[in-house]
Amino acid sequence: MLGEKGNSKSSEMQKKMGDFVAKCRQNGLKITPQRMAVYRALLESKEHPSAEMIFRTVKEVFPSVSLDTVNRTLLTLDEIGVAFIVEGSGDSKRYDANLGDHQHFKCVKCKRIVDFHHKPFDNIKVPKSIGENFIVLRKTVYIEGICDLCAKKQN
Amino acid sequence: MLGEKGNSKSSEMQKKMGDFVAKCRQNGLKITPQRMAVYRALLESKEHPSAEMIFRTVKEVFPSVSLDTVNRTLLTLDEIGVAFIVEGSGDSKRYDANLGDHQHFKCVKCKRIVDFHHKPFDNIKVPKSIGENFIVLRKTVYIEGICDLCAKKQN
DNA sequence: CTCTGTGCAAACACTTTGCAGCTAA
DNA sequence: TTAGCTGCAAAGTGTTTGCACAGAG
Repeated sequence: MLGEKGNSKSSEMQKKMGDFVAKCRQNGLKITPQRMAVYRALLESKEHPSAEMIFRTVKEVFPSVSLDTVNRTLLTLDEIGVAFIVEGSGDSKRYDANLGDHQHFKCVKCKRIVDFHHKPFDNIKVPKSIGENFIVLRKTVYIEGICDLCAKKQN
Repeated sequence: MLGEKGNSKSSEMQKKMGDFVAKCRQNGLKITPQRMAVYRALLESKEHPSAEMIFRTVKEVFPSVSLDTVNRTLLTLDEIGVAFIVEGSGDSKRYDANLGDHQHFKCVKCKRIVDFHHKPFDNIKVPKSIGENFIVLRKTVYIEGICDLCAKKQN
């Protein structure tokens, strides 16, 4: 762990941490050791960790850190744009009985999910790296943004 | 509502309900009015409803239905493959600090999320219908399936 | 008649919120 | 010094589970 400090990956890490500090300052956020540790843990993980996973990692360095802090910090990271939520919106499950080809647009404001069907998206080819090793059950193009209704309500 | 029974949409609905009954029989599931009502409500909704939304709809016809039944039924629909979950895996939030272009493969068994980067997916074009009306913040190709590790564990 | 499905209530998991003391700037 | 941050505990939200009765096959 400590031995990794000098390698090439580390300098990249240093840069990212530096950028993060700058981004925090830009947003009027204080540079706390917990914040740094959470961000570092997220950067170092290749597994798209949950708050719980980050919590466990950070705890090794900061035994006194609380899960709440990790949760709050992660939400903050999302807000200032240095990280984002890739799964588990936190909202309730949403179902679809339309088995035909179609894609989804989701409004990040009102959570509305709008179907659309763009033929070129129906047969996207799975790259070899995935197709050869994994069993593909479903593939789709997923678009996130702000819908017309929410955009109108100013903002 | 009742007036819609005779139109062209209705015959399509009839067919789908019939297919559903067949699918239930195939899977040894009983044909209960609640089950039918939940499936019908899901078919009729264009909004990718949550269990709560379906619950409210079904309640109009079946005031005595419980939310649990709706939840259980929806999970069953997913299992027998007549519907699926489009959002809100139910699992906890997952974060990503990698802002560069990349895509995700998610294993439906172990929930592992694997990154991959397939250049052609970096610049997928948003169809006009979406681009003209909505503000696009993020677009990605999302693949679901079973990962190598889970596939090995037989099944 | 039998066994699955339903409704109710309790249990859960994860997240969010309120507050007092702490700490970076 | 003083905002903002943290840790703790409590409250919320959505989902799952256990059980007895009801109803489909």
